[in-house]
Formats: sequence, C-alpha cells, structure tokens
Amino acid sequence: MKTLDKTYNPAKVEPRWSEHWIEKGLFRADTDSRKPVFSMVIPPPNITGSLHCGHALNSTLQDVLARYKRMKGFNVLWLPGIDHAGIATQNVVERMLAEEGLTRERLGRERFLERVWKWKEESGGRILEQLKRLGASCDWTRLRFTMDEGLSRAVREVFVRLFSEGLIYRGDYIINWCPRCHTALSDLEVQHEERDGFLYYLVYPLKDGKKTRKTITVATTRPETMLGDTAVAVNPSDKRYASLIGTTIILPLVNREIPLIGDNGVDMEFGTGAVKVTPAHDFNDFEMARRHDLECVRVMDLDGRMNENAGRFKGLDRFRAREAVVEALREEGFVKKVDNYRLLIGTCYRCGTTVEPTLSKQWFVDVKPLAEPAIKAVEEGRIVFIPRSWENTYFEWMRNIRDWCISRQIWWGHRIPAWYCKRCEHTTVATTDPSVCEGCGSEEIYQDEDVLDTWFSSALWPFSTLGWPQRTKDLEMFYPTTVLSTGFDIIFFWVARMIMMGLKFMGDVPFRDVYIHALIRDAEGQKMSKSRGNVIDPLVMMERYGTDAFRYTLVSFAAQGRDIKLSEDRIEGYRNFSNKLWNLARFVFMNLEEEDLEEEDLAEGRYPDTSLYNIPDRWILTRLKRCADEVSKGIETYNFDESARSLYRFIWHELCDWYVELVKPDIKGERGEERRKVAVHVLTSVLRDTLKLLHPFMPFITEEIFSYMKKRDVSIMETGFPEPDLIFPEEEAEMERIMSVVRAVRNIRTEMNIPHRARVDCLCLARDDSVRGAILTGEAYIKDLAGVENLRVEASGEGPRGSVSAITDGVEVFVPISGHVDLDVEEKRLKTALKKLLGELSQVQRKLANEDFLNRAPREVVAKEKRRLEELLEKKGRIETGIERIRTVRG
RNA sequence: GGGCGGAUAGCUCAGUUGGGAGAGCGCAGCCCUUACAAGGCUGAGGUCACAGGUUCGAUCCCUGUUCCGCCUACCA
Repeated sequence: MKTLDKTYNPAKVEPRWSEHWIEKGLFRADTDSRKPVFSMVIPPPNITGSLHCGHALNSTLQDVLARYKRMKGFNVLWLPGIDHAGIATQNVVERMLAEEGLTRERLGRERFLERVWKWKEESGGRILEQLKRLGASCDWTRLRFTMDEGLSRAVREVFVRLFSEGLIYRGDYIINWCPRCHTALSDLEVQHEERDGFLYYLVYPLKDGKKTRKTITVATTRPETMLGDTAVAVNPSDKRYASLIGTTIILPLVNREIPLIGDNGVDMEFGTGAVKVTPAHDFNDFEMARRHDLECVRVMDLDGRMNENAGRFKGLDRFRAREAVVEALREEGFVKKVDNYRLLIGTCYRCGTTVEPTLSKQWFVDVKPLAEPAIKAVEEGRIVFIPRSWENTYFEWMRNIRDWCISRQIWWGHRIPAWYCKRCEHTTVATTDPSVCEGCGSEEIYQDEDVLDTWFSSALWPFSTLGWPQRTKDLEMFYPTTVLSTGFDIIFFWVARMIMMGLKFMGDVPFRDVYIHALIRDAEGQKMSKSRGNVIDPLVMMERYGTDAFRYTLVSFAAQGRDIKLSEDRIEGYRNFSNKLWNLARFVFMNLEEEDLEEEDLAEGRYPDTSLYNIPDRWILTRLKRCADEVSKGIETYNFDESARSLYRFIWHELCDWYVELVKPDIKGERGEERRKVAVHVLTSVLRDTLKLLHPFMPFITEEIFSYMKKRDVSIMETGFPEPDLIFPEEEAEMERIMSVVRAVRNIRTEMNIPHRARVDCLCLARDDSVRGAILTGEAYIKDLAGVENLRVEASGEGPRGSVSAITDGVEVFVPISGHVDLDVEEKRLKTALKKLLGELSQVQRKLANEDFLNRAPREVVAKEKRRLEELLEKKGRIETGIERIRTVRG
C-alpha cells in the first residue's frame, strides 16, 4: 500500500477529483430512475458575479444535501444556472464601451446586444468554474441561463397569459427612477440610507390673504420639488387649519394658484402640520393627488435635471436646483427656518445614485391576486421556512404587497412582447412576434422598447429550467423541487415571486422547504463589502487551506438564526482537522500487512463476527453509530453545524485520541495474530464509514483516502451512506470508566511531575463490583495509556504510604510516588478538590432537604440526586482521609 | 413607527420534552512518545446582559429594561 505524505496537500488532490466526478457523470440526475427524487435548483448567480462567501456558504450547504441524499439512495437533481442580471451586465458592457469612447446609443440596440453576448461568451459565468472548484455536485449537463431560448419562451408565455387575464397592465404611475441607470426600478431595488439633511420651512401666501398677509407654512426636505407643487394638504381635523380648507394658495416663485386640501393622511404632529403636495415626484403625494384629482407637474427630466416646468431653474441638476430654489425663496422671504434633519433617501441598488420618484408610463403586475394563494401555501404548511421565523417576514411583505413595476428602460433582457399600432393605438401582446396589429390588421406596428425586470424571469426558475411550457419528463419528475436554499435578502425579490408564479402556472408550490441560511460577516461582525475592503475571498481561502477545510468552516458556523463571523483562524483549525484525518489514514495504511490487502477490498469490508470484538472495538463501534445518527439527523433538520461538530469530536477525540491509541499494540501484532486481524478489520471499517459520513462535508479528502482503500473503480459517493446498527451500551459505559481511570493517573503524573518515561504503580479502590470489573478488563489499556507498571484493584483499603490520590466517580486512584511526595503540593491539590466538591455537595443537599422537591420532582430525578449525594459523600470521605494522612505523616 | 434576531470562558460560538454549564481558538505547564508539532498530555478560566414572574427547580418558559445588529415603513 502506498505511503501517504506526512501532511495533506489539497492543491495536489482537489482539481483531479472535480474533473473526475464530472467526467464520470456522477452528478447526473436520471429520468429513468425509480429511486425517490430529491431536487433543488441553485439560486442562479449573476453572470457578472464571482464567488463570494455567501455563494460559497449556500453552495456548500446545498452540496452537503445533494451528496448526502445521493448516498442515501435518492435520485438527486441539483440544477445549476446563471442569471442575465440586466442592469448589472449592461453597466459592465457600457463601461467597456466607454473605454473605447463609445456609447450604447451610438452603437445601436442590435450591435450593443451582440457585444453583450460576446462578453457573455468570453468572460461571463466565471462563477460556474468557481462553483466546480468548491466541489458543487450540480448536474452540469443541465446548466441553464435565464436568456436561453427555452427560458425566454417561458417568460413570454407567462407575460402573455398574465396580460390576457388583466394581471399585467401598462399605465402612468409614479415609479422609482434611477437617473444614472436610466431605468425604472421596483420598490425592492431601492435601498434606503439614512443621511444628514435639512428640514426647510417654507412660507406659502394665501390668495385672499393678500391684504391680511395671511400665509401657511409647510415643511419639506426637498424644496426643489416645490416647483411642481399642485396643492397643500392639512389634516381635516386639525383645528389650526380646518377653516382654511378650500382656499387658494399662491405658489411662490411659480405664482401658480394651488388649492389647500384636507387629507387624513397628513400627520398633524409633524412639522407645521401642513404639507406641500408634489404628485409627480413623491409616492405619497401621488396617492393624494389621485384621491383629490390633482394635477401632476413633472419638474425634472430623466437625467435628474430640472425641465421646462421649472422655469428659470431649467437645466440645473436636482441638487444644484435645491440650493438655487432655496436661495431664491430666501431672497423673497419665503423661508421661515431650516432645521438639521436625519432623513431616509432611496438609492439605486446597482449604482447607489439617489433615485428620483417620477411619474412615468410603465408595465406592472397586479400582484395581489397572485399573492393570496402564495400566502395560503405557507399558512397551510405546504411550504415551510427554516428557520420558521422567516415566515413572519414573508407574510408581512406579502400581505402588504404593492404592484410590481416590471419594465426596465435598458436593452439587455427579455424584451416586452407588446406591439403598438400607429393606426389604431391597439396593443398586441403575443408569444410569437406578430406582423400585423391584432386590432386593425395594420402592418404599422412597433415593439415596446423596454425589457423586463430580471427577477421576472428568475421567478419562473424552478419550472422554466425544467422545460416549461413544454411538459417534459424533467418537469414531471423534479417539480416541485424538494428544497430551496437561499439568503434572507432575496425572500421578497425571489422566493415570494417563485411561490406566486409556481402556484399560478404549475398549480403547485415550487419547493417544499425553504432553508434560509446565515449572513456572512467579517471577524468584527461587519458586513463584507468591497468599499470596506474587508472581503474574504473564498478562492484565496480554498487555495490557502484547502477546499474541504473552508467548506467545513462554513458548515460548522451554519447554526440557524445567527450571522456568521468568519475568521481565518477557524479555517486554519479545520485545515488541521483535515490533516488529522489524513494522518489517521496514513497510520492505518502504514500498518497494514500484505495479506490484509489481499484478503478483501477495504472499501467494502464487512464487520467480522461480533463475538471477536473486545471492549474498545465495541466502544468505538457504538460511538460510530451514535455519530452517524447525529450526522444524519443534523443534515435532515438543517442543523448542519451539529453534524459537523459531531464528526469532529468523533474523529479527533474518540477515534484518534482513544481508539487508535488503544489498538496500537494490537495492530503491531503484540497481542497475537487473531487479535491483530480483528483490530485491523475494525479500524479499517470504522475509517471507511467515517470517510463516508464525512464525504458530504469534505468531498475531496474523503474521496482521496477512499481511493487507496478500494479495488474496483468506484467513487465513495456511490457506496451508500453508513447506517451502522451495532450498539453496545454496556461496553460503552465500561470504556468510559477505563478512560476516566487513565485520565486520573495522567493527571497525577502531570501534577507530580513524573517523567514521561517513568512507569508507576497504581491502586484503584472501588466498592462497586461492576466498576472493579470494568477496570480489570481494561487493565492492559490502563497500563498502556497511563504508563502503569502494576495495577491493583480492590474493594476497599488504604492507599499505600507516599502515594497520591485522585477521585473519579466511584473510583479512588492511588499512585505511589517514588522518592518523597511533596506534601505541600499534595495537600493543596486535595484541598482544592475538597473545596470544589463541597460546593457541589451543598447544592445537592439543599435540594434533597427540600420537601417540595422530594414530593413534586419526577422520581428518576430524585433518585439520581440521591445517588449523586452518596457518590459525593464517598468522595468527600476519601479526600478527607487523604488530608488526614498527610497530617499524620507530618506528625 | 412596526417586526425579527442576538447578549453564555479573553475571542468566536454550541447548548429543547426546565433537573449536575460545553467546543474551537487563545493562554499556562510538560512532552520532538515511529500517524500527525497543522501534534500529544495536563490545566486555569463562566453571579449564562440586568430586574421581576411562573416552578420543588430557570442559561432554557413569561414580562419588563439596557445594549448591539438586521429587515421593513407614505412624518413630508
């Protein structure tokens, strides 16, 4: 057998396996399979993106699920893909054009789109390679892209059907406009930021107050929009102003006459209780204008500059205009005062520019009718969020949902399938490009210039990727998908919309479980961002510590409902863990004899006759079984961190720290050939099962080690997930007893500074027969692991002169010290132990003295406490004898 | 304004039918013991944020407070 390198070198191992798995088609879903189905679609990353920690976490968790389910015998589909990311991609390509001194307008739509496709072919989707590097076991043969022909057909189909049902409409409404990206944005695409600003108090004169110089003062954070004011509103129940409702105001600078209206939406407490109304540039005001049938006056153009309605301010950028307008108002005495004020401003999530609410003609989805069944699906538990608490967030948004603006004034995306007629003004909406107007048959039709929100196509992802609107085998087999794993930040953007669309067009939920993973932050708890410069690059981490170690770190941190503070130290720790595993394998392989290898395939070996097992064998097999149960349970309940913790403890602190040490003499043949064979067998079998348990988390190293154990060409992922059933609770307990004696002797050795090589004698006093039995059966192990020469076990008696003692549950361990014992050190040891013990003792005694406790607590609990009291009292007695003994020696 | 989450060892975090507080890193001491120094052994370190309540018993359940995050909202 090959000798492994002394340290594990992931860089040498990982790329080979990534390729191998894909070449062999191990990730392919099978439409002819009769196995139970497990399916997921990947949240499609942006085509412009590159792998960040969030992707890495989410993909790792999905990969754990996929690999686990595959090994458990499921027909697994994990469908990968990417998103065309309309605005982001267009920005990227426009930036490239700018470097050539070009603009998209000069290039023209068609040639611009050619450039985007070319860019896509050359440098788009880099992230897919990075996902492969991470080990993501997606079915790469089914890779999808939102702009693919098939998916585009799905988009059109959906648009046409919603339009025909009146759920998609076009109209003039106020929307969020990004003056930089030159497009409308949905509410969700606007990010709110708190900034310092001012609250301006503007004085508006009343028309019939000319003689009396009557005025009304309004408060605003955006004085420049006053040019577009078409009313002033007050609350009708506001006594200060109620009598003025219906009067006319002269708008300063503009000299337009505007009405003073009453509206319940006005907050009497805020500012002066009077608010200016600018319907064309404020959502609130727009609503109010509709209620009161007010005029809408736009005062800005699409670049965010003042337009002709702004009179002398025309051409000024909106922020310059603010200063200019305030200045002008001030000169004429219309500014009463200016307060400092924290305000929330909306910014474009793509470029950060302050968005401008603007009246505009756009396409919308009437979402309410779609939202109702989507709410119900979650209420009725047909879809379950994990953690459950996210359902509140979902409900909150869905119940207050507003119409979705889906048209974007960009070129890269699915063009809106609507044609307008120059003759009759009819709008033709069709799945295939029409040549004549549906209404009048005229050929003079032209297509809408706009494209759809990228999220529109993403909403169809779970079924469009499976072939819809065609009724494919994939669709039939894999829809609804089993799980969706994603971040909370796109619950509204994506999850909710998929649920609505899935229910609408497939008549069924798109997935059963929605697992919401944590958000990754840096070590200080800051959100990672390029501008902060605190981004941890997953690729660098994989390079530096190995993909498996990086994956394991993410999984270990993935506790539900808590953010992840990622730190490099932790990754290093798991790098060490992978090295530990590597060396475990190295040890095993080093000690195999030729015949062990010839006799059978280590990768498939069965456990031998259980009657041949000794205590350590039975103990480790029991521990393995418990670990396997915990791993499965953790994955199935999305408590991935628990699985990871359990495996870590088992491999390092049970298998390596104890079992390997226990069987070393066996493996080396010191206890006979038969025993050697059994030990080898158990050790290799446990190693093999451990590798399998670990494989979903650490696919590379496990496959690598496994490859040395197998005779035929098989991947570890094809060998099934271990479900061991051997369990020996008695030996498990006995072993614990033996281990605690070993620990006790080691403790004494350390505290007494006994040289490492020196052997010591040991006397164990234990009243309980079974405890003595356990110690006696473990004699050889205690001698080995604690460096004991002679071991005596007695029911009762005295510790030998000049010996030091340690007390563990039910056992008192004495170690005679050659030369003389440092009495002071020993006394101090005993006294500290006594002090600690007395604390525990008084707790227990207090409990047992409490009648209510005795009467009301469950019997088992009371019995347990009583047993504990006895143990503690016994311990106490022994420690006190020890202290007494020291006193007598001192004389 | 509404909602959600967090506060446990120096740091990062686990801890559910409520019943003797855990891990990793870091720290201290000893050890290059033939799988592993990316290692081994041993150890120190915690009024479980604060105040009440329920209970025989609370880190855990309930109420309130403080601090820190996040999401959401039409106080201009």
